[in-house]
Amino acid sequence: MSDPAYPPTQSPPNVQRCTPTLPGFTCGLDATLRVIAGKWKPLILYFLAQDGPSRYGELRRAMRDVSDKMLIQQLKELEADGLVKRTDYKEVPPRVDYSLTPLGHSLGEALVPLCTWGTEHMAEVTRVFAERATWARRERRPTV
Amino acid sequence: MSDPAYPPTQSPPNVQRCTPTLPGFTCGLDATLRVIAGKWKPLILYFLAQDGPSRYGELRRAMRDVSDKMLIQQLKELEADGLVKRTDYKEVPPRVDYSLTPLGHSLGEALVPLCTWGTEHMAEVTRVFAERATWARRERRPTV
DNA sequence: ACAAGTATGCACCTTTTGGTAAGTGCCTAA
DNA sequence: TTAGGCACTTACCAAAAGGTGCATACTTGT
Repeated sequence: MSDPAYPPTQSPPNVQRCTPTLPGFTCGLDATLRVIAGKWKPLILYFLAQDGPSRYGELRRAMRDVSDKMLIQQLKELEADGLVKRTDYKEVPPRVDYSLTPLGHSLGEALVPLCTWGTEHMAEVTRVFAERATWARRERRPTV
Repeated sequence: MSDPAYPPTQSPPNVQRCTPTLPGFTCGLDATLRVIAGKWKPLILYFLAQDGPSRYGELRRAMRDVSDKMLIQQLKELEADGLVKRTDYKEVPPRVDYSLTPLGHSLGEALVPLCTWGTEHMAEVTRVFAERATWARRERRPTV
């Protein structure tokens, strides 16, 4: 064990910076990520946090490019997870609105910095995506 | 247009709360999400932001359950996107470490609230996942 | 001689995700 | 009568994401 040629990379002391020893989560961030996993969940939470209670159709139109199937599905999961509350007014043309539970609201708040970051670094993000698109075009050739 | 039986759901004024009219992004959050899309990217950014420069193997061990393929792939994408800097020391047993660019570091900072949220609401999150697992077990029957 | 560690690359395959398109039941405006 | 809005639901299918395992080239400890 003396004179290790490979710098030992001692991870044991160096690792597990955030909250260790949890059910199956690496850390708090890991836990959060599993809750908001899903293409539209963060957006839903954020919109509901900003706009207050919202009807299904409102959300639908607010989020460009979401399909009914996806929006419903994600809303249902968020509801099952206790982040979103669904209110069905049982009216005859259906009327339903969605709002955040306290838990969901706190998560929505935690998303604010991400939104801010995206807004502030929009230029870089846009450039990055332009480059990704270029690469993709080149790599699509051989497969087809 | 008078006396609308359907509450008009006026979205035009009610919608687009965060930064509107962008290349193709609904808002800043949308932009951010596309950059960090990928099972491990937020974790990578967060770890690098907390631990400082880190070697590949360190990251690998820090993130439970990540495969080589995935970790490399995500690191490469983060590098291509200008969030992570790869340093290859060209040594004979390979030595490489990864650190954040200023851009990446700012994103790592924005992830802190999410980590905090996860830590603070670990109990709820754990319960939620226990329930999801139960559902899954029940629904797996008919398909097979 | 051999296993193991270093940081990857690649091929193959399964699982997950997400999109499309259609339909439901009830209503109202044209 | 027809069209369209509301809030969904379902079935089917394509694409993307991600896991497994093998290979590399070199070194070191046993």
